[in-house]
Amino acid sequence: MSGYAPSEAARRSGFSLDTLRYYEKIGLLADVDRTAGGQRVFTDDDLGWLELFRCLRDTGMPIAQMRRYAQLAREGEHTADERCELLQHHAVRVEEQMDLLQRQYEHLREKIRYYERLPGPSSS
Amino acid sequence: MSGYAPSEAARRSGFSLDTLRYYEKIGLLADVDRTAGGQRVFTDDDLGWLELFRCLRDTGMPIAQMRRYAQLAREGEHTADERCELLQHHAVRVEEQMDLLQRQYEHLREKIRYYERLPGPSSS
DNA sequence: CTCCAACCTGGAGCGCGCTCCAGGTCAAGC
DNA sequence: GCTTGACCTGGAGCGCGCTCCAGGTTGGAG
Repeated sequence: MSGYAPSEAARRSGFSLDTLRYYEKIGLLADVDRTAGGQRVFTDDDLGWLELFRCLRDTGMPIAQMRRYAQLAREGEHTADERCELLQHHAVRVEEQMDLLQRQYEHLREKIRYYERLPGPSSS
Repeated sequence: MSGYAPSEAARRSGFSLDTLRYYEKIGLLADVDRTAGGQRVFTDDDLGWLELFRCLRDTGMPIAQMRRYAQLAREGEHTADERCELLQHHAVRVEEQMDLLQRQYEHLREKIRYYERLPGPSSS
């Protein structure tokens, strides 16, 4: 109970098969287990990583940085500090991103209000 | 007073010269005024458009959709409804985007808290 | 009048993050 | 044992939004 076929891993993670293979190829996902015949078998641990990658990706972290994080994690406990700093640094970027998005969203709403104040074509 | 050289327009809008030319080339920015010699002269109106484009771009609207909006605006008042719908539709996307960003930001913070609870290397 | 920085054009190139493809292999069900 | 659908590989291709380039023109300062 913790061995998933590629299609199942794709379903659970929300990434496409191609993306899963791509992530392994570029060294984001460390060597995934294989059957005797060479087909991938994803573990719960792999799925955990994928969940993290989704979080980081959705918040705009570049792949190169995710890879750095993953490599540090593989190097062991002594990189915990650096990993933490990396995430903290990223969190600041995300905050800036949220601020900007919020501000521009308000501009957008203002623009929409302008249109909504115009008399509509079907106003009697 | 309301005629800006390309470099000045770039400075004011925050877009690069190349991007301004690109936006005109693809029909986002409608034909910009020129001097007798062919050099661009941006108006306050152009700068207004650029401000809108920045808002839409920062909120993730694809260029194709911005171009559609700009073209509708050029077609006249009778497209106001469609333009408004386009912006409203976009606003919904932006709200979704903000929700997702917020959720993932919280995951990120949680992850960071995990690291911060670890004993640091210099803890006495 | 001369100079030179700013500008022009068309078109090629790039960085990112996948996505698709051909040609072959694996393995579960009948 | 055979079939068939899921899987494998390396590598090419794509869509987006710029960005850069070569080679030439413009136009304000001195």
